[in-house]
Amino acid sequence: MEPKDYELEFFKSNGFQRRQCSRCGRHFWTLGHSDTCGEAPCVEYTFIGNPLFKEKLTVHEMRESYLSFLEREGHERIARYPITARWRDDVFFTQASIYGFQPWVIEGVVDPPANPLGISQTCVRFNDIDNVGKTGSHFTMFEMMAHHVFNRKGKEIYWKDRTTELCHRFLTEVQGLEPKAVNYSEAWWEGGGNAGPCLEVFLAGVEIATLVFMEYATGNGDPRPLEMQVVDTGYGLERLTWMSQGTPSAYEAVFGDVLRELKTLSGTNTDSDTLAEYAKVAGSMKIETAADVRALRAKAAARLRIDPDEFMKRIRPYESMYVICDHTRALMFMLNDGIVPSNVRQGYFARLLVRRALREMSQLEMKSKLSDIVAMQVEYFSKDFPELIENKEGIIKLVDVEQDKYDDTLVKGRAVVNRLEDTLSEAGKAISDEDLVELYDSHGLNPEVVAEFAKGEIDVPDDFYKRVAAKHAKAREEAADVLEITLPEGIPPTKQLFYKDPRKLKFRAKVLAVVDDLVVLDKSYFYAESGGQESDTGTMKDMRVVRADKVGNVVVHKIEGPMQAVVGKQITSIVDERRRRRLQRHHTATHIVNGAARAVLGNHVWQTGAHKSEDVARLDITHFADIEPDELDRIEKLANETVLAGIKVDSRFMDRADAEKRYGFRLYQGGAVPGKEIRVVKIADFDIEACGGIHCKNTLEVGAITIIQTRRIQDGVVRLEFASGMAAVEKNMALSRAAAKTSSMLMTTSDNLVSAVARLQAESKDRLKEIETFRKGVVGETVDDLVAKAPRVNGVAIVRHVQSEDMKHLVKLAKEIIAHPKTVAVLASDEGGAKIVLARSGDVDINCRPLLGDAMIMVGGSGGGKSDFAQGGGPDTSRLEEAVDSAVSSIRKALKKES
RNA sequence: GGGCCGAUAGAUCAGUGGAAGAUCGCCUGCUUUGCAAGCAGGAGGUCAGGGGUUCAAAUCCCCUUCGGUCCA
Repeated sequence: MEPKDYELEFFKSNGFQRRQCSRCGRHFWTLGHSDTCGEAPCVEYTFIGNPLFKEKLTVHEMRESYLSFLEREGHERIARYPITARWRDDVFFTQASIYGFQPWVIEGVVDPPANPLGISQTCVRFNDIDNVGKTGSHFTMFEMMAHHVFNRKGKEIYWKDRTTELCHRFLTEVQGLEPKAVNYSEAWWEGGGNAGPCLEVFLAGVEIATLVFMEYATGNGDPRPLEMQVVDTGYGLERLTWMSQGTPSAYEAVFGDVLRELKTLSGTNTDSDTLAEYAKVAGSMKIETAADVRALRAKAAARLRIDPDEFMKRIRPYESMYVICDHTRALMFMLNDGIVPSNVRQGYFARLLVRRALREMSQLEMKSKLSDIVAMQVEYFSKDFPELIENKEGIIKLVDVEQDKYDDTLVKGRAVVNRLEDTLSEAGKAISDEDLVELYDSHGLNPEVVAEFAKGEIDVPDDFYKRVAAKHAKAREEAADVLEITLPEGIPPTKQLFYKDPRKLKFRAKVLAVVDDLVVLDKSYFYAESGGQESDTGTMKDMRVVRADKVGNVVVHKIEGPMQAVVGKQITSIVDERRRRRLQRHHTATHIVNGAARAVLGNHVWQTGAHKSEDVARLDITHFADIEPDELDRIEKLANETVLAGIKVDSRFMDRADAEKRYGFRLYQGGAVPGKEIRVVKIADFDIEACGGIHCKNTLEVGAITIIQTRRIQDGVVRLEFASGMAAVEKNMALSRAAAKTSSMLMTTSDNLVSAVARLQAESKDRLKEIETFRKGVVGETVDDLVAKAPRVNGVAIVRHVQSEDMKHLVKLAKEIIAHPKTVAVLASDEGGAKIVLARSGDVDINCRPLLGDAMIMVGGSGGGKSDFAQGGGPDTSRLEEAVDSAVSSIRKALKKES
């Protein structure tokens, strides 16, 4: 971070001065005379009740004002990227406008969709979720407006000066801000392996924008200059809107209409003074723990000279409503963009939002359903995001399903808390801090809910969530299983010709490089594994090509056997046709099944994963429940009808913006594909996806689609396994042969197979029952005999019986015997080792356990049990009789002693 | 991706190595004009699956599958 990084021509020629903040010591550039940097806590908010812009704008107007300004200044406006970052495996969500261009555009692998460009990107961040509603300015979901420039060497567009100028002119010329009011603070930005100087733009206590100049790579060692210099700006739409309106909190400015309805629903009136003070104090404090929040509230109460409890009473309903507004908006976008609530990954965050929002609703004692509020948000935001209306039904369904799930959790939770309390109170204990953590961690019951369910008092420790976090702090390993290939420098991208001519399989190409068992050609018809489609195989001269992979834009062919390729020479290759055809059918079939599933199940269905091999394909889709048998039937039928309709499969490269405008985000089923040009695979209006795979030309070529099975692979995700073409025929052949064979074994026909098996099952169950009853009958008959014939000592019958039986039946027999008064049973068996059961009826006073012990030693084992029923065994069956005799004589002795 | 909790009758769950249970529901009978209730009797179990320890496993250990939940 060097001072010269910030000495812009723009600042100099416009009379900006470099000053230092008297409180935090940071340097900043300004036209004004302020001696503080302009960020809270160095200054307090000054715009509340006193807007600094010339007009009060809604979020819709502010966004339009910004983007149209950029358009006038030569930027192309592009559509937002989805909120779930499907194209990246390092993050779940789009957290900044630049995310849509990482990593490929920044790495120079693909061209940006426009350059320079303007965007308003929907983002979510969960790190500050606890502050939402409390600080007046935190959101889980927000829009980051931005202008981005990607400067390649020799093709520079603009850099620091024009960037800063645009920012300044937007604030002053467009929004009518007094030029002296804004400060540009010097700072350093680092993230995602990149770094560079940045200017933080402060206004009346708030950071409203950051202008980042990415020019270094920071991975291992000293920063190195980047190939491409990137202007990465970020303007907070919500904050700018708030500034323009000067409302007590940002939520009041952003959620205008929705908030008004909520106030009506919950019967709350606006108390501007209290809110304004609260917001001002909140802006000047760092809020990290529950204790910080308490301090914040105490400070605000003190400034208003009212009792903290009274202050809480006034403020609490607002906090709840703000949370509800924020969470429902975030939820709406997440569900719209293809997230289904779940217990893992992205879906978990949607669940979190639902549960937190519901909790706040119960705070307010609101009776409406959560989906009612989400529906209001859809109406309010659909002006700018028409897709919300299109998906409204699906979004509401998902929210309702999720609310039902939480209701279930609560019903179960209440039972868990009651049982726990009962068990604890027997031991004279109450619910402890550890119990609270456990209830939350394992049963999803936060302390407030537990307190509501519990009969006793619940004290929540201040560091509750810290304790929960501590339980999860243990080592976290991540298995990186990446194929590391280092190619020689300067290898040009492989020309991938299969798009041009998917029929061509035999070709000659020049060998550019040979690395170990890998060959790089100047052009190739081999499809490298991607988009879940396995790679082609084939031959190269006499060598076997076992797979092809893409490293950047270069296709590497993996060879088995001795290397015959010579760098610089031409070589002939042939792609395995049978495999190619099967993979291609499975890929087109996957699109058809995806379209069919969406048509049958609803618009919330998105692909979350797919794999196509020679014999089988699988498709994972988002769905909130198991697929019902009749739904499966409809999907399979619709898929095959689509195949038979003989629809042209239209695969072509299109301008990205054009494609998005025409087909929307639905395109990005397999993940967003950045770049100016994208390849669109279109099956009429049935299914349209951005996809790089090899496809059939017509759905008829798919032949047939057989769905083999479906199963829920996690909450919110269902996997469909299917086969198409010959693979489907083979699957069906195998199935019908198996059915035929089974039928003939059961001497029935395939049609009656199911009922025949059902009957067989019922019969075998009946047989088992019969055997049980029969055995019982035999025992019943003999027991009377056995007791009657048994020798008596002091009037107690000693029944001695040795037979080959398993332990279970020995025990049953003993039970029958000792049901008679004045009996002792000594039963033994040699099945699977020596076993002895020694039992007495309730009216005989001997202790069976020690009596059995001696006998057990003889058979080399041990035993135990209760005083009236002991059992044991040992490996040595040869001494079983002897052991039984010994037990009987011990019993005799014991009985005699008793008298 | 990781941690924790869990899987026993149709449902909800007890069951701490030695005899598989409770409550509700279901069936039959009695009672009742009928219903609800009551009384009496009955059916219903691969203790998720697989391995191991043990004389003995629903119970202890390991693996697998599935569910719940929290965290990233």
